[in-house]
Amino acid sequence: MEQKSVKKMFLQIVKQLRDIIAEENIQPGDKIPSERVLSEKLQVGRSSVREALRSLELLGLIETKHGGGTFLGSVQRHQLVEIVGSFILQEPKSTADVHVTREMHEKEAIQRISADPHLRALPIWDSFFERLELGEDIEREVILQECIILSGNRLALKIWLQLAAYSTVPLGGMVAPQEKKLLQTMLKAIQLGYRAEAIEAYEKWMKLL
Amino acid sequence: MEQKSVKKMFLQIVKQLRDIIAEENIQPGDKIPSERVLSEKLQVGRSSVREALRSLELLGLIETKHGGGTFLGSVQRHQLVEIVGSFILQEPKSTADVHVTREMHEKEAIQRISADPHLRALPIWDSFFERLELGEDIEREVILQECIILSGNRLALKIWLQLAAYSTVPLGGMVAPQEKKLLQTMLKAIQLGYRAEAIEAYEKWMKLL
DNA sequence: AATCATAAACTGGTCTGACCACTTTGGGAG
DNA sequence: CTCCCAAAGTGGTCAGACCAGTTTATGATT
Repeated sequence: MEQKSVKKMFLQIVKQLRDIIAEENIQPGDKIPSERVLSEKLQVGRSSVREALRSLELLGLIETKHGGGTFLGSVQRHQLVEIVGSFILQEPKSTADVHVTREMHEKEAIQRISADPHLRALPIWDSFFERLELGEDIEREVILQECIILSGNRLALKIWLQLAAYSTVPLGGMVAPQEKKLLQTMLKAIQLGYRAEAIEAYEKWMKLL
Repeated sequence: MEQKSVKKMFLQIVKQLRDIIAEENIQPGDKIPSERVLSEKLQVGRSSVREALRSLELLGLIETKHGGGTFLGSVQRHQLVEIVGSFILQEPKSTADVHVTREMHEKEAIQRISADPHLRALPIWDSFFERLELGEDIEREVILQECIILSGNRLALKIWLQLAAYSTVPLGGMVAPQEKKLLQTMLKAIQLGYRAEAIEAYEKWMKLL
């Protein structure tokens, strides 16, 4: 093995794997080469490949199906992060940081949307509004995620997804009746471009959780 | 092996490892049982133990020293952001996103500092002000980083450091003469707690870069 | 020809045993 | 008591072997 000298083999593999994904234009959800193929291609033992893959799996960057193959993770929920969280979030301070940082992203997104005539006019806001009116179940996370997505910053989306996964706030839960009014206020404010009002409603909403 | 295929073995090991750490009261920096010992104690193969350990290492939750042992990492410096970042930031298109997201963190920090009487009153602001007055060289990055640090969000700091590293804006450069006035305005506004004014000056400053 | 059941091939999951390289430790020489 | 070195301990990597699922190819039946 000539990978020896410098540093951590499995990190090298992670890096090379990233290159392969780029070269072969593998999209989220697609199958990536099998462990044995990777082992052959990268000229390392299969166990080393597996160590790298397991790391990525813990991060939710890939998914494995026994007997089926390994797939590039679709950018969606990884409950595995909870494990990590239980390690990291020992200190209450970290929890607070996650919380604050997540809200920062959300506020920024709301402001951006409110300031953009095109985004404000999207039918999705009416859709949310009506579904709340009808008493339909809506996950908090869905609304917030939509805001982040529409704000158009893909990097922020990725970061936010991570933060949301770590969040102790019940983002995954359904919108409760007492939140409805605030949320509707927020949605209307967004539609009308009232930035300050939208943020105010958002902040009140978050206080409820 | 009685570890059913119900759930990922390596996750079970991560969990059990956490228990061991708790039971034996292993503190950050302490050595954890060797791979062979864990393999024996948990009744699983050494390779499985390694897969679990590598996952935790990628996250920076543990550190390994070849020939020396494996140690519980200090809880604050997990690398989640870095790793995810390295996967995300390979797309060149996202440079604009990096820019926007970085500025979001900076604005948030400035607002927080301006709103906090203790932070506002810190002598560092006067120090920066005077050094500008005297025409001393100051790196833009130093000032911004100080803001992020003082805002007290360690997670945000981790994220920001990554963003700054990937930023195309010449953050590493020295403050130019024409930036001086704006920066001084910003510093004064921070000291006086004029949030809006501080942000305004910041935004004008960024436009220059 | 189309359908479906079955076998073969493939893929991930795990264990064992073997080396290597490096670090720590313990004991003996001085 | 100190210093040095061999032995033990530990992580790093690999090869091979099975097992357990999934997918694909095959071939017989209808």
